[in-house]
Amino acid sequence: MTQPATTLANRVCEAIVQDIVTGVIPQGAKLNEPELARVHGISRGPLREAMSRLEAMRLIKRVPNVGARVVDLSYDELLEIYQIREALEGLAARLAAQNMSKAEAQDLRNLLVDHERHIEQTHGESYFKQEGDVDFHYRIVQGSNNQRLINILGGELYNLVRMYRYQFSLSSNRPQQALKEHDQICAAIEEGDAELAEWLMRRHIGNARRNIMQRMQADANPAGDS
Amino acid sequence: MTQPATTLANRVCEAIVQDIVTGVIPQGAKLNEPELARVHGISRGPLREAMSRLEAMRLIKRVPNVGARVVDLSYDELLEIYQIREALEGLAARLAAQNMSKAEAQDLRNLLVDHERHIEQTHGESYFKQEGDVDFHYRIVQGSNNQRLINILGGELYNLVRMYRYQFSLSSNRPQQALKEHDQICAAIEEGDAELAEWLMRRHIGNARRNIMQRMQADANPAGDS
DNA sequence: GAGTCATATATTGTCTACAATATTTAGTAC
DNA sequence: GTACTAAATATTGTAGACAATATATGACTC
Repeated sequence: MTQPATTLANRVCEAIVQDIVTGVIPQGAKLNEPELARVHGISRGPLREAMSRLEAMRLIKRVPNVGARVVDLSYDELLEIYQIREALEGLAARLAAQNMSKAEAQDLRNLLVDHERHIEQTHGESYFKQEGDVDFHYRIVQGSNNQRLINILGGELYNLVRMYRYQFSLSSNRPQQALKEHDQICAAIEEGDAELAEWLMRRHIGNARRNIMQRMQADANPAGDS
Repeated sequence: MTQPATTLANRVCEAIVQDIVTGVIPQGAKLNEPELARVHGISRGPLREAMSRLEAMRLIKRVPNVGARVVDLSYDELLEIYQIREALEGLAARLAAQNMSKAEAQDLRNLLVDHERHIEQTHGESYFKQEGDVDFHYRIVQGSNNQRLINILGGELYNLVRMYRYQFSLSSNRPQQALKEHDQICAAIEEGDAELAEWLMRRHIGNARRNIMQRMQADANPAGDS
């Protein structure tokens, strides 16, 4: 139980990340330094350092002498994120197919079996609403063995994806289809077919992107029955 | 001449970035906070904030309660960077082909004409040793119109690429070939052929990667004439 | 002489106070 | 009543001092 082993800035940073992702601090909200510091029981120094990290994660935007605001999630930004995910996770899948150990591949497979069971039990309601999907993608990224790739995807993009999911209820409405695509990707990795893994992953994220974009546009223009 | 409009941390951050990239502060060097602050004539507060940004750019690594060191450039890390560049700049080229205005495309073409002239005049010695190559790639990234992509590539990856070039003298040894590839990419963008632009860019960076890796391995194992 | 422990030093982490800038509010002119 | 100006307020940026941790030094044991 050597709990600290870290710095105040670190701890508070994680706490604020969670608050932003889950919407406790809403989009566009201004971050007041003295107040935030008081809430978390620290001084402004470490708090500002935590905010620097939030800025690096692109969860807040800072303007000199004016202050910091939580980013506004928009249709365009989500599109940007998915474009990047398509490219980077395609790479991750390729590298994972080349580099993953037998044990890691087996873990990935086990995860999918769990997913399947959950989807059956809950009729597709549960897992993809939560973190199951992110888990699958995160493991592949880990398996890429490319530390910089891991940092980019894990450090900033996935937090934003989680944020969209929480706040826009963007869970998958096609869990069976997504699971099937996951299964294909996993198979390609198991066989060490790097090119196929990349291609499947790109298509998978492309599908998710199109699906989400379609739903967001539908939300923006509520079904007219003209 | 309203020069400030920014913060001390910003300015000092840029200065330190330059020092790290150009090797004034060498790889693996420890960054002593009081000393650095004194050198730049600021206090430790803003300095630490600048260091947070350096950390976000992955130019330094921090360990709590121990300190910060400049990253060590390695063969493996360079490979990681080029893998990511291949994926992301492929995306950038695709988007640029879709989004670049006529004027932007013309600017890109002019840049290439300049490059060509420089290569002819200097017999391929000059431009690629400096920033000409980065310029070309940077403009395409800008033309992608994807702000997050611009941030990732411009904010951290390009600084590291510059750092490798400065410190490992990794200028291109195939300027004519590289220029030809640039020309092809530019043509694809001009014609709005997104798929081709992506494919060409990926091949271009893949070529550069293989070329550089080969030379680095040759350096590591100096030509044996067994 | 090598290794280990304790002390001393240096460095990072944190807090409080102050200065500079931006925002808000009140007042005045039209 | 609206638009502009100026004071008042609040917030961010910066500096310096203190606390906690890690590193270096030196004495002591085996």
